Amino acid sequence: MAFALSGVMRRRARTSPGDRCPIDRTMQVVGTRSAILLMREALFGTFKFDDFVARTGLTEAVVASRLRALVVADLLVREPYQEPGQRTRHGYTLTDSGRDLMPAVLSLGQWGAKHAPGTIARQFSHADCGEPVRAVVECAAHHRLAVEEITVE
Amino acid sequence: MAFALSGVMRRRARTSPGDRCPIDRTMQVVGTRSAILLMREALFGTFKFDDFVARTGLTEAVVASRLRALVVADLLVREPYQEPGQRTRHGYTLTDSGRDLMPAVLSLGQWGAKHAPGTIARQFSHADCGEPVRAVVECAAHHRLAVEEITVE
DNA sequence: AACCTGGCTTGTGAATTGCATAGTTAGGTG
DNA sequence: CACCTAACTATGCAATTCACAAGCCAGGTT
Repeated sequence: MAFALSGVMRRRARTSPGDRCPIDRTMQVVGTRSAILLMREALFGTFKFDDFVARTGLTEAVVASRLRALVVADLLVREPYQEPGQRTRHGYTLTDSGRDLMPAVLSLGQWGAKHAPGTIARQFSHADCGEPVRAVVECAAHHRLAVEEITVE
Repeated sequence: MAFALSGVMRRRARTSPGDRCPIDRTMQVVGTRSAILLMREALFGTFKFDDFVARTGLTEAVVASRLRALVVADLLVREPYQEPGQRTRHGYTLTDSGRDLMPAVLSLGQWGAKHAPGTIARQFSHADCGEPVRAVVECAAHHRLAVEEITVE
């Protein structure tokens, strides 16, 4: 059982290249509140440092530190920009790797919107056709699947 | 900007019913390593306490404590069972709420399998047609979408 | 009754996270 | 040059998580 390996690694060795479990590895990168909120914002189009701070409500210290970690983890890249009469500053944009987190961020949001009382969910739609967007589980033949219809090996 | 509210709540008040951000709320329930690993196992069919322990590699203390929290959070329920000649024991099964985490768990796993080196991904397939299963982002008209094709309000 | 043992409960310590706060740095302008 | 200030860096603190280990409890059997 390959997944048992993840437990053989103590928590302090979580960064070991020996971690085999994909979920465990994803959580190591975006499993903190600050990381997931920042990735949420990046996926929703936020670019500037002060917007990340304002929209997540995290402190500047945490935003700076975590954005740096997300850049190191290759989820974001810094891009210089300059507004007239101001210094050169840096914004943060997604890498391909960062973009690939969209299904996870969407589905985490969907779960909270459905099951956590008092949440205010954002609305997502397809720019071209206007239909609402969400994350779904399906097979390659486009069958929409419930948990019981899935086999795991 | 409704999402700024989540930051107004200090971290120590994260359990406040004032949290409005769906993702933040989901992470409060399953944002720990132990919770996500246990939910992974429950979604993949694990039922017995000692199997949760063996398959996650977490300690019994953590499994017991976290399973209890997941029951309180209405993601799992305890079910008594008894094998011949043994005591009554309890297994853990999914609630509807727990089942609804499947897209999130799948997509977190997909991301790790694709982007984290050295991971060993499980294979999921549709029991009926045998086609591989995954989490995707699409609109109600079944268009498969990239990040740039989604508008947020 | 005693015994066994699976599933906890409890306590300790290390690591991590994020808040609050003070301070620093560097890219501009005047 | 001085000044401004956005984006950090650094520090102290509290809370949380999880590993480790000891101990407890309760449902069975004998």
